[in-house]
Amino acid sequence: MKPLPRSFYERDPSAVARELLGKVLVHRSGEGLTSGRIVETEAYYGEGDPASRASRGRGGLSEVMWGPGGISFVYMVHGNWLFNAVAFPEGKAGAVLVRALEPLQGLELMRRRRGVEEERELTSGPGKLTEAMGITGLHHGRDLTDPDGELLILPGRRVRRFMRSRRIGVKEDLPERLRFFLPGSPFVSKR
DNA sequence: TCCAGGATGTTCT
DNA sequence: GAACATCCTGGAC
Repeated sequence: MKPLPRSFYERDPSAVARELLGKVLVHRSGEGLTSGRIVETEAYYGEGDPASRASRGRGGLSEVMWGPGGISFVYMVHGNWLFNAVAFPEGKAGAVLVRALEPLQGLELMRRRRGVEEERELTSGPGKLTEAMGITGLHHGRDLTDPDGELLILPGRRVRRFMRSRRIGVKEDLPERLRFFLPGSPFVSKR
């Protein structure tokens, strides 16, 4: 299977966030392979989005938000790594935060990394899924469209129905509903 | 089951 | 030294 092409990512973050639902995030490491189906995402924009790291200007880790689409953007919040895929073409800032997965492969490795047994607790949150998948700051700036890469996103099943809401944990949000999730999934982080 | 509060580690000022 | 797109625990119901 081939990873999603760069053209998939180089569009409006809201469209990318919606269409990432159902896609499969894969991490190959020395410890083994883990993968999961994306069931919850959030779109982030550039300078005009108060919740976006890009709103504080260019430079530092968030510089990749202005680069080409399909690149990983990984940063730390409250002791948790958060995984994003860069959206929009080069020159325009945008990204999609992956907030929850349905575990598919490597469940035992995920349990070991997370230190919990219950399946629902493995990847039902943005900080949980990075720990389960073994994603850290080392994986910042990777090309998610590289078929030989360590970290990539594959086309999954087609998603028929999805829901949207305001973003979670955001102090100053935009009026648009920029969170997307699969209503039937027990793995979404919040109702 | 829900909610409030404290712990958490990296980045940027 | 503050900010923070979160997680976990314990106590109330």
